[in-house]
Amino acid sequence: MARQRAFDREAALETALLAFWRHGYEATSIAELTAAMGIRPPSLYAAFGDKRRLFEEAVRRYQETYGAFTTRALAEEPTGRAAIERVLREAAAEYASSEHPAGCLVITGAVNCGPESAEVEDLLRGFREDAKAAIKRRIDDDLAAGRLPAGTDTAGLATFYAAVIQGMSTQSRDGASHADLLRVAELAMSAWPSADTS
Amino acid sequence: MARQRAFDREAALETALLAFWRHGYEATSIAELTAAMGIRPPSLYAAFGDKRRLFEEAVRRYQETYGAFTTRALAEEPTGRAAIERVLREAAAEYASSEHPAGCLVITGAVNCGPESAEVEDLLRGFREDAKAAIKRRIDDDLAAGRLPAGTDTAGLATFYAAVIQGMSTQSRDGASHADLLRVAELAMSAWPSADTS
DNA sequence: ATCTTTCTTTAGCAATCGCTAAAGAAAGGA
DNA sequence: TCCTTTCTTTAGCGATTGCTAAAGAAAGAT
Repeated sequence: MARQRAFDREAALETALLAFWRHGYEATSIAELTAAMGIRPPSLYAAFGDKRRLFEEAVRRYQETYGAFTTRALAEEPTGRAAIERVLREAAAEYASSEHPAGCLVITGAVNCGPESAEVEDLLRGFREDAKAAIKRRIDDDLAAGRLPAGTDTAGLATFYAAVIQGMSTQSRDGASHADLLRVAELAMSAWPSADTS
Repeated sequence: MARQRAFDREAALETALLAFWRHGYEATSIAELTAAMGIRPPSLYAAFGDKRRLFEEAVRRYQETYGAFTTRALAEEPTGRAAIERVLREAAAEYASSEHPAGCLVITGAVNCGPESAEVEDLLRGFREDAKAAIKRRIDDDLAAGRLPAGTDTAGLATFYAAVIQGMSTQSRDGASHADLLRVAELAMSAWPSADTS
Protein backbone atom coordinates (compact mmCIF):
# COMPACT_ATOMS: atom_id res chain seq x y z
CA MET A 1 0.00 0.00 0.00
CA ALA A 2 2.90 2.40 0.68
CA ARG A 3 6.60 2.74 0.03
CA GLN A 4 8.78 0.97 2.57
CA ARG A 5 11.83 2.24 4.44
CA ALA A 6 15.01 1.83 2.43
CA PHE A 7 17.42 1.59 5.39
CA ASP A 8 17.72 -0.81 8.33
CA ARG A 9 16.28 1.04 11.32
CA GLU A 10 18.12 -1.15 13.86
CA ALA A 11 21.45 -0.72 12.10
CA ALA A 12 20.92 3.05 11.92
CA LEU A 13 20.08 3.15 15.64
CA GLU A 14 23.21 1.15 16.42
CA THR A 15 25.26 3.64 14.39
CA ALA A 16 23.71 6.55 16.28
CA LEU A 17 24.40 4.76 19.58
CA LEU A 18 28.08 4.47 18.73
CA ALA A 19 28.30 8.12 17.65
CA PHE A 20 26.63 9.33 20.87
CA TRP A 21 28.87 6.99 22.87
CA ARG A 22 31.98 8.49 21.32
CA HIS A 23 31.20 12.21 21.54
CA GLY A 24 28.17 12.59 23.78
CA TYR A 25 24.73 14.06 23.15
CA GLU A 26 25.38 17.71 22.35
CA ALA A 27 28.68 17.23 20.55
CA THR A 28 27.08 14.80 18.09
CA SER A 29 25.37 16.81 15.35
CA ILE A 30 22.51 15.73 13.13
CA ALA A 31 24.86 16.16 10.17
CA GLU A 32 27.35 13.73 11.73
CA LEU A 33 24.57 11.26 12.57
CA THR A 34 23.00 11.29 9.10
CA ALA A 35 26.42 10.95 7.45
CA ALA A 36 27.28 7.94 9.62
CA MET A 37 23.85 6.37 9.12
CA GLY A 38 23.92 6.97 5.36
CA ILE A 39 20.55 8.74 5.33
CA ARG A 40 19.21 12.30 4.96
CA PRO A 41 17.74 14.34 7.85
CA PRO A 42 14.06 13.84 6.90
CA SER A 43 14.52 10.06 7.05
CA LEU A 44 16.05 10.38 10.50
CA TYR A 45 13.23 12.57 11.77
CA ALA A 46 10.54 10.31 10.25
CA ALA A 47 12.03 7.22 11.88
CA PHE A 48 13.13 8.56 15.26
CA GLY A 49 11.22 11.78 16.02
CA ASP A 50 13.91 14.26 16.96
CA LYS A 51 17.47 14.27 18.28
CA ARG A 52 16.47 13.91 21.92
CA ARG A 53 14.21 10.92 21.27
CA LEU A 54 16.85 9.30 19.09
CA PHE A 55 19.30 9.67 21.96
CA GLU A 56 16.84 8.21 24.46
CA GLU A 57 16.22 5.24 22.17
CA ALA A 58 19.98 4.79 21.70
CA VAL A 59 20.48 4.78 25.47
CA ARG A 60 17.68 2.23 25.89
CA ARG A 61 19.34 0.05 23.27
CA TYR A 62 22.67 0.48 25.05
CA GLN A 63 21.18 -0.68 28.31
CA GLU A 64 19.77 -3.77 26.60
CA THR A 65 23.08 -4.67 24.93
CA TYR A 66 26.48 -3.29 25.96
CA GLY A 67 25.24 -2.19 29.39
CA ALA A 68 23.08 -5.21 30.16
CA PHE A 69 25.86 -6.95 32.08
CA THR A 70 25.11 -4.79 35.13
CA THR A 71 21.48 -5.81 35.47
CA ARG A 72 22.35 -9.43 34.68
CA ALA A 73 25.13 -9.63 37.27
CA LEU A 74 22.99 -8.02 39.95
CA ALA A 75 20.11 -10.40 39.21
CA GLU A 76 21.99 -13.67 38.82
CA GLU A 77 24.64 -13.84 41.54
CA PRO A 78 23.72 -15.51 44.84
CA THR A 79 25.11 -12.81 47.12
CA GLY A 80 25.45 -9.02 46.93
CA ARG A 81 29.18 -9.30 47.24
CA ALA A 82 29.43 -11.74 44.33
CA ALA A 83 27.08 -9.60 42.27
CA ILE A 84 29.14 -6.45 42.78
CA GLU A 85 32.41 -8.24 42.17
CA ARG A 86 31.04 -9.54 38.89
CA VAL A 87 29.75 -6.10 37.87
CA LEU A 88 33.21 -4.66 38.47
CA ARG A 89 35.02 -7.44 36.58
CA GLU A 90 32.66 -7.29 33.62
CA ALA A 91 32.80 -3.49 33.57
CA ALA A 92 36.59 -3.77 33.37
CA ALA A 93 36.29 -5.92 30.26
CA GLU A 94 33.45 -3.96 28.69
CA TYR A 95 34.79 -0.44 29.29
CA ALA A 96 38.22 -1.24 27.87
CA SER A 97 36.98 -3.29 24.92
CA SER A 98 38.35 -2.18 21.56
CA GLU A 99 35.20 -3.31 19.77
CA HIS A 100 33.39 -0.08 20.64
CA PRO A 101 34.00 3.32 22.30
CA ALA A 102 35.53 3.25 25.78
CA GLY A 103 33.64 3.70 29.02
CA CYS A 104 29.91 3.83 29.67
CA LEU A 105 27.38 5.78 27.63
CA VAL A 106 25.18 6.38 30.67
CA ILE A 107 28.10 7.85 32.61
CA THR A 108 29.76 9.94 29.89
CA GLY A 109 26.98 10.57 27.36
CA ALA A 110 25.60 13.84 28.73
CA VAL A 111 28.15 15.48 31.01
CA ASN A 112 28.58 18.82 29.22
CA CYS A 113 25.08 20.06 28.52
CA GLY A 114 23.75 23.55 27.99
CA PRO A 115 20.46 24.65 29.60
CA GLU A 116 18.46 23.55 26.55
CA SER A 117 19.45 19.90 26.96
CA ALA A 118 19.38 19.74 30.76
CA GLU A 119 16.59 17.18 30.57
CA VAL A 120 18.89 14.80 28.71
CA GLU A 121 21.45 15.22 31.50
CA ASP A 122 18.70 14.48 34.03
CA LEU A 123 17.65 11.36 32.13
CA LEU A 124 21.10 9.80 32.40
CA ARG A 125 21.46 10.97 35.99
CA GLY A 126 18.24 9.10 36.75
CA PHE A 127 19.62 5.92 35.18
CA ARG A 128 22.78 6.26 37.25
CA GLU A 129 20.71 6.67 40.41
CA ASP A 130 18.65 3.62 39.46
CA ALA A 131 21.84 1.60 39.10
CA LYS A 132 23.13 2.80 42.46
CA ALA A 133 19.80 1.91 44.08
CA ALA A 134 19.98 -1.58 42.55
CA ILE A 135 23.47 -2.02 43.98
CA LYS A 136 22.28 -0.88 47.40
CA ARG A 137 19.40 -3.38 47.30
CA ARG A 138 21.79 -6.29 46.81
CA ILE A 139 24.00 -5.02 49.66
CA ASP A 140 20.94 -4.70 51.89
CA ASP A 141 20.16 -8.34 51.12
CA ASP A 142 23.61 -9.36 52.35
CA LEU A 143 23.11 -7.36 55.52
CA ALA A 144 19.69 -8.91 56.14
CA ALA A 145 21.17 -12.38 55.57
CA GLY A 146 23.90 -11.78 58.12
CA ARG A 147 26.67 -11.72 55.53
CA LEU A 148 27.64 -8.21 56.64
CA PRO A 149 28.35 -6.86 60.15
CA ALA A 150 25.27 -5.44 61.86
CA GLY A 151 25.10 -1.70 61.37
CA THR A 152 26.99 -1.72 58.07
CA ASP A 153 26.41 1.51 56.13
CA THR A 154 24.92 -0.05 53.01
CA ALA A 155 24.14 3.29 51.38
CA GLY A 156 27.78 4.29 51.85
CA LEU A 157 28.97 1.05 50.29
CA ALA A 158 26.60 1.55 47.35
CA THR A 159 27.90 5.08 46.78
CA PHE A 160 31.47 3.76 46.97
CA TYR A 161 30.95 1.07 44.34
CA ALA A 162 28.97 3.42 42.11
CA ALA A 163 31.85 5.88 42.33
CA VAL A 164 34.42 3.18 41.52
CA ILE A 165 32.44 2.09 38.45
CA GLN A 166 32.19 5.70 37.27
CA GLY A 167 35.89 6.18 37.88
CA MET A 168 36.63 3.04 35.86
CA SER A 169 34.66 4.56 32.97
CA THR A 170 36.73 7.75 33.10
CA GLN A 171 39.97 5.77 33.40
CA SER A 172 39.11 3.67 30.36
CA ARG A 173 38.37 6.84 28.36
CA ASP A 174 41.82 8.05 29.40
CA GLY A 175 43.38 4.88 28.03
CA ALA A 176 43.38 2.39 30.92
CA SER A 177 43.58 -1.25 29.77
CA HIS A 178 41.42 -4.22 30.74
CA ALA A 179 44.18 -5.33 33.15
CA ASP A 180 44.39 -1.84 34.69
CA LEU A 181 40.66 -1.83 35.35
CA LEU A 182 40.69 -5.36 36.74
CA ARG A 183 43.25 -4.19 39.29
CA VAL A 184 40.93 -1.31 40.22
CA ALA A 185 38.08 -3.81 40.63
CA GLU A 186 40.21 -6.06 42.80
CA LEU A 187 41.29 -3.21 45.08
CA ALA A 188 37.70 -1.97 45.33
CA MET A 189 36.58 -5.42 46.49
CA SER A 190 39.24 -5.39 49.20
CA ALA A 191 37.21 -2.56 50.80
CA TRP A 192 34.29 -4.94 51.33
CA PRO A 193 33.62 -5.22 55.10
CA SER A 194 34.82 -8.44 56.69
CA ALA A 195 32.06 -10.67 57.98
CA ASP A 196 33.17 -10.66 61.63
CA THR A 197 30.31 -9.29 63.76
CA SER A 198 32.71 -8.08 66.46
CA MET B 1 48.89 57.02 26.67
CA ALA B 2 45.95 54.77 25.81
CA ARG B 3 42.51 53.93 27.09
CA GLN B 4 42.50 51.37 29.88
CA ARG B 5 40.38 48.26 30.30
CA ALA B 6 37.02 49.05 31.89
CA PHE B 7 36.45 45.60 33.48
CA ASP B 8 38.37 43.54 36.03
CA ARG B 9 40.23 40.89 34.05
CA GLU B 10 40.63 38.58 37.04
CA ALA B 11 36.96 38.83 37.97
CA ALA B 12 35.97 38.14 34.37
CA LEU B 13 38.26 35.11 34.27
CA GLU B 14 36.77 33.83 37.51
CA THR B 15 33.28 34.22 36.01
CA ALA B 16 34.34 32.28 32.92
CA LEU B 17 35.89 29.60 35.14
CA LEU B 18 32.59 29.10 36.95
CA ALA B 19 30.61 28.98 33.70
CA PHE B 20 32.97 26.37 32.18
CA TRP B 21 32.88 24.43 35.44
CA ARG B 22 29.09 24.29 35.35
CA HIS B 23 28.48 23.34 31.72
CA GLY B 24 31.82 22.33 30.24
CA TYR B 25 33.83 23.72 27.35
CA GLU B 26 31.61 23.20 24.29
CA ALA B 27 28.29 23.76 26.02
CA THR B 28 29.38 27.20 27.26
CA SER B 29 28.85 29.71 24.43
CA ILE B 30 30.61 33.02 23.89
CA ALA B 31 27.21 34.69 24.29
CA GLU B 32 26.74 33.05 27.70
CA LEU B 33 30.27 33.99 28.74
CA THR B 34 30.01 37.65 27.69
CA ALA B 35 26.60 37.98 29.35
CA ALA B 36 27.95 36.57 32.63
CA MET B 37 31.11 38.68 32.44
CA GLY B 38 29.19 41.84 31.58
CA ILE B 39 31.28 42.58 28.50
CA ARG B 40 30.92 42.41 24.71
CA PRO B 41 32.65 39.79 22.52
CA PRO B 42 35.45 42.10 21.21
CA SER B 43 36.50 42.84 24.79
CA LEU B 44 36.68 39.12 25.53
CA TYR B 45 38.75 38.40 22.44
CA ALA B 46 41.10 41.34 23.11
CA ALA B 47 41.70 40.22 26.68
CA PHE B 48 41.83 36.42 26.30
CA GLY B 49 42.56 35.56 22.65
CA ASP B 50 39.87 33.07 21.76
CA LYS B 51 37.53 30.61 23.45
CA ARG B 52 40.09 27.83 23.68
CA ARG B 53 42.75 30.05 25.27
CA LEU B 54 40.20 31.48 27.69
CA PHE B 55 39.34 27.95 28.72
CA GLU B 56 42.98 27.01 29.16
CA GLU B 57 43.56 30.07 31.30
CA ALA B 58 40.45 29.29 33.35
CA VAL B 59 41.70 25.75 33.94
CA ARG B 60 45.11 27.07 34.99
CA ARG B 61 43.39 29.41 37.43
CA TYR B 62 41.27 26.50 38.69
CA GLN B 63 44.38 24.45 39.39
CA GLU B 64 45.89 27.35 41.36
CA THR B 65 42.76 27.89 43.47
CA TYR B 66 39.93 25.37 43.83
CA GLY B 67 42.05 22.46 42.63
CA ALA B 68 45.28 23.38 44.44
CA PHE B 69 44.49 21.14 47.41
CA THR B 70 45.66 18.10 45.45
CA THR B 71 49.18 19.39 44.78
CA ARG B 72 49.41 20.78 48.33
CA ALA B 73 48.36 17.52 49.99
CA LEU B 74 50.71 15.46 47.84
CA ALA B 75 53.60 17.81 48.62
CA GLU B 76 53.07 18.38 52.33
CA GLU B 77 52.15 15.06 53.91
CA PRO B 78 54.98 12.91 55.32
CA THR B 79 53.86 9.62 53.72
CA GLY B 80 52.16 8.65 50.50
CA ARG B 81 49.33 7.09 52.45
CA ALA B 82 48.70 10.26 54.44
CA ALA B 83 48.94 12.36 51.28
CA ILE B 84 46.36 10.29 49.44
CA GLU B 85 44.04 10.14 52.43
CA ARG B 86 44.20 13.93 52.67
CA VAL B 87 43.55 14.35 48.93
CA LEU B 88 40.46 12.16 49.24
CA ARG B 89 39.14 13.96 52.33
CA GLU B 90 39.70 17.41 50.88
CA ALA B 91 38.20 16.36 47.55
CA ALA B 92 35.09 15.25 49.46
CA ALA B 93 34.75 18.74 50.95
CA GLU B 94 35.68 20.61 47.79
CA TYR B 95 33.57 18.62 45.31
CA ALA B 96 30.40 18.88 47.41
CA SER B 97 30.86 22.52 48.41
CA SER B 98 27.84 24.71 47.71
CA GLU B 99 30.05 27.75 47.13
CA HIS B 100 30.74 26.74 43.54
CA PRO B 101 29.74 24.11 40.96
CA ALA B 102 30.06 20.46 42.02
CA GLY B 103 32.87 18.14 41.09
CA CYS B 104 36.18 18.86 39.39
CA LEU B 105 36.65 21.07 36.32
CA VAL B 106 39.59 18.98 35.09
CA ILE B 107 37.52 15.79 35.27
CA THR B 108 34.20 17.04 33.89
CA GLY B 109 35.11 20.13 31.85
CA ALA B 110 35.67 18.51 28.46
CA VAL B 111 34.00 15.10 28.34
CA ASN B 112 31.63 15.63 25.39
CA CYS B 113 33.74 17.17 22.65
CA GLY B 114 33.35 17.16 18.89
CA PRO B 115 36.36 16.61 16.62
CA GLU B 116 37.05 20.36 16.42
CA SER B 117 37.73 20.62 20.16
CA ALA B 118 39.52 17.33 20.64
CA GLU B 119 42.67 19.20 21.65
CA VAL B 120 40.82 20.67 24.63
CA GLU B 121 39.81 17.15 25.64
CA ASP B 122 43.45 16.08 25.33
CA LEU B 123 44.61 19.02 27.45
CA LEU B 124 42.47 17.96 30.40
CA ARG B 125 43.35 14.32 29.86
CA GLY B 126 47.00 15.32 30.18
CA PHE B 127 46.31 17.09 33.48
CA ARG B 128 44.52 14.01 34.77
CA GLU B 129 47.47 11.83 33.78
CA ASP B 130 49.85 14.26 35.50
CA ALA B 131 47.80 13.98 38.69
CA LYS B 132 47.81 10.19 38.52
CA ALA B 133 51.58 10.19 37.99
CA ALA B 134 52.01 12.47 41.03
CA ILE B 135 49.95 10.04 43.10
CA LYS B 136 52.04 7.12 41.88
CA ARG B 137 55.27 8.94 42.82
CA ARG B 138 54.13 9.30 46.44
CA ILE B 139 53.11 5.64 46.56
CA ASP B 140 56.50 4.66 45.14
CA ASP B 141 58.10 6.64 47.96
CA ASP B 142 56.19 4.57 50.52
CA LEU B 143 57.29 1.36 48.82
CA ALA B 144 60.93 2.47 48.75
CA ALA B 145 60.73 3.41 52.45
CA GLY B 146 59.40 -0.01 53.36
CA ARG B 147 55.96 1.27 54.30
CA LEU B 148 54.38 -1.03 51.70
CA PRO B 149 54.86 -4.77 51.13
CA ALA B 150 57.62 -5.57 48.66
CA GLY B 151 56.21 -6.10 45.21
CA THR B 152 53.21 -3.85 45.76
CA ASP B 153 51.65 -2.81 42.43
CA THR B 154 52.04 0.94 42.85
CA ALA B 155 50.76 1.74 39.36
CA GLY B 156 47.62 -0.25 40.15
CA LEU B 157 47.12 1.60 43.41
CA ALA B 158 47.57 4.93 41.63
CA THR B 159 44.98 4.00 39.02
CA PHE B 160 42.61 2.91 41.76
CA TYR B 161 42.85 6.18 43.70
CA ALA B 162 42.64 8.23 40.51
CA ALA B 163 39.48 6.33 39.61
CA VAL B 164 37.99 6.87 43.08
CA ILE B 165 38.63 10.62 42.87
CA GLN B 166 37.03 10.77 39.43
CA GLY B 167 34.07 8.76 40.71
CA MET B 168 33.71 11.15 43.64
CA SER B 169 33.49 14.01 41.15
CA THR B 170 30.70 12.28 39.24
CA GLN B 171 28.90 11.38 42.45
CA SER B 172 29.01 14.99 43.65
CA ARG B 173 27.58 16.16 40.32
CA ASP B 174 24.77 13.67 40.87
CA GLY B 175 24.03 15.21 44.26
CA ALA B 176 26.20 13.31 46.74
CA SER B 177 26.85 15.26 49.97
CA HIS B 178 30.12 15.98 51.75
CA ALA B 179 29.33 13.15 54.18
CA ASP B 180 28.58 10.75 51.32
CA LEU B 181 31.93 11.50 49.72
CA LEU B 182 33.79 11.21 53.02
CA ARG B 183 32.39 7.70 53.36
CA VAL B 184 33.68 6.90 49.85
CA ALA B 185 37.10 8.27 50.84
CA GLU B 186 37.13 6.17 54.01
CA LEU B 187 36.22 2.97 52.15
CA ALA B 188 38.83 3.69 49.50
CA MET B 189 41.51 4.02 52.18
CA SER B 190 40.53 0.64 53.59
CA ALA B 191 41.88 -0.84 50.34
CA TRP B 192 45.37 0.39 51.20
CA PRO B 193 47.70 -2.63 51.52
CA SER B 194 48.59 -3.59 55.08
CA ALA B 195 52.26 -3.12 55.97
CA ASP B 196 52.97 -6.77 56.82
CA THR B 197 55.72 -8.12 54.55
CA SER B 198 54.39 -11.67 54.81
C1' DA C 1 43.84 71.36 22.07
C1' DT C 2 45.27 67.68 19.30
C1' DC C 3 47.39 63.27 18.39
C1' DT C 4 48.03 58.46 19.27
C1' DT C 5 46.75 54.41 21.33
C1' DT C 6 43.71 50.98 22.93
C1' DC C 7 39.78 50.34 24.83
C1' DT C 8 34.62 50.13 24.03
C1' DT C 9 30.41 49.59 21.22
C1' DT C 10 27.32 48.38 17.34
C1' DA C 11 26.56 45.51 13.87
C1' DG C 12 27.08 41.62 11.31
C1' DC C 13 30.21 38.09 9.03
C1' DA C 14 30.38 32.91 7.26
C1' DA C 15 29.38 28.52 9.07
C1' DT C 16 26.80 25.43 11.52
C1' DC C 17 22.91 24.18 14.51
C1' DG C 18 18.31 21.35 14.73
C1' DC C 19 14.74 20.77 11.83
C1' DT C 20 11.20 20.85 7.82
C1' DA C 21 8.40 22.20 3.42
C1' DA C 22 7.96 20.60 -1.12
C1' DA C 23 8.71 17.61 -4.69
C1' DG C 24 10.11 13.09 -6.67
C1' DA C 25 10.06 7.89 -6.20
C1' DA C 26 8.58 3.30 -4.91
C1' DA C 27 4.99 -0.07 -3.57
C1' DG C 28 0.47 -2.14 -3.13
C1' DG C 29 -5.01 -1.55 -3.99
C1' DA C 30 -8.68 -0.68 -7.21
C1' DT D 1 -3.35 2.38 -15.35
C1' DC D 2 -4.16 5.36 -11.95
C1' DC D 3 -4.66 6.42 -6.94
C1' DT D 4 -3.09 6.57 -2.33
C1' DT D 5 0.36 6.26 0.92
C1' DT D 6 4.81 6.86 2.82
C1' DC D 7 9.14 6.75 1.83
C1' DT D 8 13.14 9.42 -0.32
C1' DT D 9 15.45 13.59 -2.01
C1' DT D 10 16.69 18.52 -2.65
C1' DA D 11 16.79 22.66 -0.76
C1' DG D 12 16.65 25.81 2.70
C1' DC D 13 14.26 27.72 6.98
C1' DG D 14 15.28 30.76 11.39
C1' DA D 15 18.41 30.64 15.11
C1' DT D 16 22.81 30.21 17.04
C1' DT D 17 27.78 29.26 16.71
C1' DG D 18 32.67 31.49 17.23
C1' DC D 19 34.52 35.53 15.86
C1' DT D 20 35.59 40.37 13.81
C1' DA D 21 35.43 44.94 10.91
C1' DA D 22 34.39 49.55 11.70
C1' DA D 23 33.29 53.29 14.37
C1' DG D 24 32.95 55.78 18.82
C1' DA D 25 35.06 56.86 23.48
C1' DA D 26 38.50 57.45 27.06
C1' DA D 27 43.25 58.45 28.67
C1' DG D 28 47.96 60.06 28.67
C1' DA D 29 51.82 62.58 25.63
C1' DT D 30 52.92 66.57 23.30
